[in-house]
Amino acid sequence: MSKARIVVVEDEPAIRRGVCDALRMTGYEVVEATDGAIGLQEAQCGGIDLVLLDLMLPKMNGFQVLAELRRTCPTRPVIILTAKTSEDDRVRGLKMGADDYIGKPFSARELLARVEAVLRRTYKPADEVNLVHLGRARIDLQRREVHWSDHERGDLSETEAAVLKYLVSNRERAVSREELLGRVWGIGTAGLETRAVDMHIARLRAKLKDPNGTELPECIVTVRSHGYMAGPGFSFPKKALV
Amino acid sequence: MSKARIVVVEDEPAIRRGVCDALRMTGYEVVEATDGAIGLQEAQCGGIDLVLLDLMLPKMNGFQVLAELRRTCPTRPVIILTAKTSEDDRVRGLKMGADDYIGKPFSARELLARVEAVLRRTYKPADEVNLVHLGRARIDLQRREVHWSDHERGDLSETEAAVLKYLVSNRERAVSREELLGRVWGIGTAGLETRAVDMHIARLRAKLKDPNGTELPECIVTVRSHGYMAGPGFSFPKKALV
DNA sequence: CGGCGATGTGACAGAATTGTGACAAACCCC
DNA sequence: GGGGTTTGTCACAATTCTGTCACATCGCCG
Repeated sequence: MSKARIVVVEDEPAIRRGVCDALRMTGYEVVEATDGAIGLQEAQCGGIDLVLLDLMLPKMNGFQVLAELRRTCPTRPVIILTAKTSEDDRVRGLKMGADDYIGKPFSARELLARVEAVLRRTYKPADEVNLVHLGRARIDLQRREVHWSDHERGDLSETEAAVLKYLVSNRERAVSREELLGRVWGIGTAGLETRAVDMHIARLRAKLKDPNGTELPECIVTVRSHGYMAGPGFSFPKKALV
Repeated sequence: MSKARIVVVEDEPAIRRGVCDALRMTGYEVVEATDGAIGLQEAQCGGIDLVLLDLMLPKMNGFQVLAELRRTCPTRPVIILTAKTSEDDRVRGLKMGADDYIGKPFSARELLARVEAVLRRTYKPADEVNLVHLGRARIDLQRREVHWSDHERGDLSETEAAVLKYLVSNRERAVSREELLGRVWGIGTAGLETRAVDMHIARLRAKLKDPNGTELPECIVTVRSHGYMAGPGFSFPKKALV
């Protein structure tokens, strides 16, 4: 869950393939987009950590994409990646809010180094949590088990555990449904309509209800018109060194 | 926290002069250093927001400076600025933790654009108006919560939070209803008549009233026949260390 | 094949949010 | 104080969002 998620917007198949392969081999999760309009949609999704943007694209050019992205996601990191190497273009891209500007041809090494440099500033991996307490419940997210006592225990499904883990790893921060869909389901979701997230939250809440009826501290809080948040009810046992 | 403070480490007088002048003219505060050892000292000082670093320097070369700086100030922003333009050097510099790498010769415009891009990420992030204090209230605009004490808390709706955020971001400046409608609602309003803004202000004022009855410092002031203004009652907490 | 658990969907009721019209209160300038 | 404006607030209706139910689907396993 600690891998950064990168959108690559590039219409030239050979280059896109090369860039994406290099990124994947390095351990990033990559989403590919082949024109400006799709690229913009993907780049706006929740849970995206970096956008690599070509300038000459079908449908919308890179500057248009960047402008629109800046309007909706003002701080999303962007690296422009292009054959347009005139100084005017470079300055224009940077002024519009790009974080770096790499001219083609570029080497994979330099690309990766620059990607890493930008992510170093902007990407904060949530520390991965595997054990959580909630009231008297002991939750093992690795084994997907909830222990209430020696006798009472329950199981979480794979997706339920993944959702809970993501929420808890980002505790005290409101997480949007889109971000969850991106990070847990692994799908870029531009305007997709689904109740899947709500459904899993409901199932989680049911499974996290104390079987002896005691009221629990608030656990999964709804943030209306946005998403959900792991509440302050969760606590963390001393973290074992891994 | 107004002007960013930049250290320029460069032994060649003509270039140093040019770079420093350009930066000063743009409004930055500049500290000049003529060799690696001095540069390192200056760069380690408190209150430095960015270091521009040449690689070929007397006393200590740029890589040595960078390595030592990373040891003592791991996150201080650095842009390498050099005639060594081999890819090996670029990758090496970036891997060592530089934020950007500009090869000579470079133009003042591009230099400034890149300086700005790096500072945008590292220097007083502009969108950090997410935590506000008002009397004993702690307002989290991202989570849309108002905390009065451990037990007393309230929620803000999406629009309420957006309105408050806009007002607070423009504290001490009167904001017209039209401006709010434009920025928060996203609608252009030629002579549109609506009480929506007033209504939300009223609801905000209600939610920002101390539950134990204490009078609060004035928070949202009415500016007659114009709009509203976030008063001096709001304050911004020290940003937590990351 | 048939059962089983997990998962996603459509539907719908209930809840929260939001904008409006109406009207009283406050304000401003003479 | 009076007349014209502007603002605060109430009740309510319209709209949007969430919680949840029943059900179809899918993969898995015997």
